[in-house]
Amino acid sequence: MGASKTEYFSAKQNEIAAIAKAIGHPARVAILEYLVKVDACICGDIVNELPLAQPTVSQHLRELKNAGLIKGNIEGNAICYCIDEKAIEKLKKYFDGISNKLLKKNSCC
Amino acid sequence: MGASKTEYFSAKQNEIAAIAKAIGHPARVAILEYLVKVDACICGDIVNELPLAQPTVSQHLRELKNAGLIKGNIEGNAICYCIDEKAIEKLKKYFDGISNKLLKKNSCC
DNA sequence: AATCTTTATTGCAATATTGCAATATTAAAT
DNA sequence: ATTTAATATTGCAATATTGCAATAAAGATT
Repeated sequence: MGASKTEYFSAKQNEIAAIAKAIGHPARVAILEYLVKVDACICGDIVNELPLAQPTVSQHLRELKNAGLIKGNIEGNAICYCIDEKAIEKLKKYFDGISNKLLKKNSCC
Repeated sequence: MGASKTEYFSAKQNEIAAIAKAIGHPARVAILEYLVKVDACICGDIVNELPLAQPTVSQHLRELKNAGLIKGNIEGNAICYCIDEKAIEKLKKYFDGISNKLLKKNSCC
């Protein structure tokens, strides 16, 4: 025991959880913010931006990619990563939905 | 080593990461959705809604509470949990901000 | 071809998370 | 005061995550 019982929950619940989980680490938040900040999506220097070793950054990038938050293009021997807006839109819509539903209620706590 | 190097990142980055992390488990997504669904924020029956044991649900509730996503009132011997809209608003604003910044750029990947 | 640059992978240690049975706590009901 | 009901805490096992050194892979440069 001890593993997440993901199979007991809906696909949508698991999808939102997976995206949120990927954002749930400050290094990955920092990576996303860096990708938003730079105009071009030149990427190798993410390592220089962060106080983490290259393999660690590479792993965080993989997790963001698995969650659909970023996408990458191979350009020569470098890789150009950038944010995949679709995942951001999914989250936006999800929280907008929650927010709208909450407005229709009288908060009781 | 292996612990998160949270001290290397900004307070805001850590805050967003902490909220996202709390949402990053399907059981906690399911709890949030249940709290949105029920009109009143009667809470004991969250345990009946989920395929998890009572201590497990209690722990998930504590994590949601620590992240500021829910708040709870003691009502007799029961506890009334409900969503804290402030945390939802924070996330909404954060992703709106990212989304707006992305619109001003030509996506290159 | 040999080297450099960039990124990914592997293997490992440290730590964190998940889930639950057992137990504790707290307040209501009898 | 005892019992019941609701929730929290503790302690533990199973699993996952985090971070990095070492190494690999793959294209560019010389």
